[in-house]
Amino acid sequence: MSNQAVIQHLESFIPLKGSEKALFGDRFVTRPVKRREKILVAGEVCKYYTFVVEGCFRMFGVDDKGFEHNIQFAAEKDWIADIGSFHTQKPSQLNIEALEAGLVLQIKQQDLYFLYKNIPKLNMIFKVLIELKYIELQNRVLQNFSSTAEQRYLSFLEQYPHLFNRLPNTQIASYLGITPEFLSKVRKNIQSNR
Amino acid sequence: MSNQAVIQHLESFIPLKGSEKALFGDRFVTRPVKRREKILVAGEVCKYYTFVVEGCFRMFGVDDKGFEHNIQFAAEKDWIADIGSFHTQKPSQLNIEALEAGLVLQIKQQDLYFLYKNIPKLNMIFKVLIELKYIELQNRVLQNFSSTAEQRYLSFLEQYPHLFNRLPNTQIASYLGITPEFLSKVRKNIQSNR
DNA sequence: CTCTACCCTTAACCTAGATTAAGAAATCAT
DNA sequence: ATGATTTCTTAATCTAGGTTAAGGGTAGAG
Repeated sequence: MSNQAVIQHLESFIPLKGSEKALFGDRFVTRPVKRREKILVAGEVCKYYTFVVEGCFRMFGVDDKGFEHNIQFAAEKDWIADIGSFHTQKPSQLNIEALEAGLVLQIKQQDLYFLYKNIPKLNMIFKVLIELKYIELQNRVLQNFSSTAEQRYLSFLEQYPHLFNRLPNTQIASYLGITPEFLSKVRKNIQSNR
Repeated sequence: MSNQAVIQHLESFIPLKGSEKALFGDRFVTRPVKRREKILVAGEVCKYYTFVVEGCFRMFGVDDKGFEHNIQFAAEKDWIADIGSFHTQKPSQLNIEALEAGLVLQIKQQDLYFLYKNIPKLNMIFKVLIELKYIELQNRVLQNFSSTAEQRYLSFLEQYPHLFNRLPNTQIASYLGITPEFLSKVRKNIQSNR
């Protein structure tokens, strides 16, 4: 069944009883996505909490000059959503786009709340999941303040080895908060200093 | 009883039963703090999850050049901790310092886990609390990438009206990721353009 | 297979914000 | 109250990274 991948992932935190697994029913919906397809478009409500089974996604905002800024990537076994919009059901300012063709499992607010209510331990799992993301984000804020673009690029390579050879540099630049041109300069520099 | 302030705050999310409140016992410990006192020192484990009853705190990291970077403020009815260090019980790289004399309630990992276990809905409350902080942090990352220092300063004033007249500009500058000198320039500019 | 759209690089020039230094103003502890 | 410590401001100079422009490379849809 399509839920299998999510359940397996959740059970890597805490095992679930058979009766609990049964509650998932068809609340998670399988959705294949094409390359470049957007599963969230700015201006619309973020209707789904998305689990990535296969593929690679980016969440980004667009500034007043039309420049895009990546705030998160998500690949296999990762979750992605504009949490603010998802919970308030108000329009999102963000976009989520597939960088590759892939497959996701999606759940609506009502259905996720149903699961939270009937499987209390899910609250704990999702608390842990978001704590992990929070820590990541906090480190990123700190790093953006205290490191040069070169240092940030190098630690991106270290921290996300499964991502960097899968993403175009232009996407990495956007994540680091620099222009592709400057990233190119940085890369050249690193090259010549080794 | 000293827990009163925390319980009242938690009940603003979901009411607790009398038997649940009883479980809090003396697990939260009252601690008065002096101005400049650190309740977390980099290199040590973050032993407590802290609820601010009164006062104002900053959490900050120090870079290799010795510059401090504020990553979060917390005033009345807010929570503060290095979540990563608290959960792993590994040394923190961050500091938490009182900007004013105040009063906090603190709980240790073991005791918080006890409450999570025996009052399942606490997981949900703390999930919501951290989700709110996550959203805040995400907006900050996006803003740092897409706005000038002036725009960021102005939205800080809007977003934290209860904080800006309480904090020295030098602390705000550190939060915005700029030098106090440049903030001074920015403020002068705003002044003359109105 | 190929052509079109994207991606990467280089280089010249430009700007937001950093650095340094120094004086004035505000605040704190005693 | 008062000296000591912080905080704020100004101004000159400097630099990380942005902007613009242009050529060559690569990969994906048909």
